[in-house]
Amino acid sequence: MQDNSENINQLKQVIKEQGLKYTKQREIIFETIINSVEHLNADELHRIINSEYPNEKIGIATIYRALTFLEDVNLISSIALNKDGKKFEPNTKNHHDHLICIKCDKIIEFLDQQIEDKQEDVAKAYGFELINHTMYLYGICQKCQNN
Amino acid sequence: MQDNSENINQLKQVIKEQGLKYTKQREIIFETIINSVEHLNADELHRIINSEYPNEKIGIATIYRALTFLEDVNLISSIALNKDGKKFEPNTKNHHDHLICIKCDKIIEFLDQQIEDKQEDVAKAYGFELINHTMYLYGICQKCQNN
DNA sequence: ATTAAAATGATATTCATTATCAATTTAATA
DNA sequence: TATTAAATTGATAATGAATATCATTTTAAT
Repeated sequence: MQDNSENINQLKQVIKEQGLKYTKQREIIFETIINSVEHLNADELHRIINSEYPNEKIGIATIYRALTFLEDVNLISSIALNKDGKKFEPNTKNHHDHLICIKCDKIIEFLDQQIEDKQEDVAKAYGFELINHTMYLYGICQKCQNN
Repeated sequence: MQDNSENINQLKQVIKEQGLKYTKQREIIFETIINSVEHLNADELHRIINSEYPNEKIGIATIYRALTFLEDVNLISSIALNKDGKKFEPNTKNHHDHLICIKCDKIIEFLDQQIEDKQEDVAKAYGFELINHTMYLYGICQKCQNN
C-alpha cells in the first residue's frame, strides 16, 4: 500500500476551503481511485470498496456524489468510454500511451515527451487547459509481420 | 447540399455484401450524418431527421440500429462524451484528431503534422507497422475556464 | 406476383445516473 | 464536553438513454 497522505491532505484542504465536511466515505473513495491500477467506473468502484471495507456499506449514491465532487475540484478526471461507461482516474498518476497490435492484441505502453509537449502546444493554441488525453496507435507488431 | 452519391454507393455495396436490405431509413440517417457540420448523438439525429423528413416518421429505435450498423461496417465512428452521450461522425472526412472540453463537450478537430510524424517514429522504434490511430485531448475550453 | 427474410415503429424493459428525504454525522461554538 | 445548524449519507424513487420484443411492413430474389 502506497502512502497517500499528501493526496489526502489536498482533499482535506479543498474540503475546508469550500466550507464542506470531511467524511470517511470521501476519503475511502478517493484513496481507492488513487490506489487502483485500472481506471474504474462508478459501479466497479462501488464493488471494490464494499469488498475492501465491508463494514462501511457505502451507498452507490455516495459514490456518484463523491465522483462528481472530486472531479469538480480537479482531484480526479474522467473519460467517457464507448462500452464501459465513464471511468475515473486520479490526476496524480503517471501517464502513458498505447501501441496495440491489431493481429495479436499485444499492448506496449510508451511515453514520448515530444508528442506530449506538442499536445500541450495544440491545446494552448485552441485556448484549452489540457487535463489528460488518450492516444492509441494501432499497427502490426514485428512478430506478426513475419507470419 | 453536397453530392453524397459516392458514399451512398459505398453503403449500398456494404449492405449487398452482407446480404442485407437497402432502406430509405438507413440512407437518410447516413446522409444526415455526412451532411452535418456538428457531431450528432442519437437524439439530435432523430430530431433533425424528423424535421427534415416529416413524412418518414423514423423511430428512435431505427436510429440506434442504424448507428450501430454503420459503425460496425466502418462508415461512421463514435466518440463517447461526458454529458452529451455518444456522438457520431462520418468516416469520410480526412484524418484528424480531437480536442474535447470535459465541461461542455465542445469538440474541435485538428491535425498536427509533427505529432503524426512522431507517431510513425514511435511505431517504427517498437517494430510496428502503423495502420491508424486515435488521439483525444481532454481539457477545459476557454469559455468554461471563465465560468 | 409470390414469398421468405430483413427491417421498421411502437413500446416494454433494462440499466446507469440523478433526485428526494428522513436519519446521521460533522465541526463550529457555547 | 454539550449543543446545534448545516452538510452528508443511505435507501430508494424517479428519470432518461439505450436495448429488446413483437406484430406489421418492406425489400429483393424468384
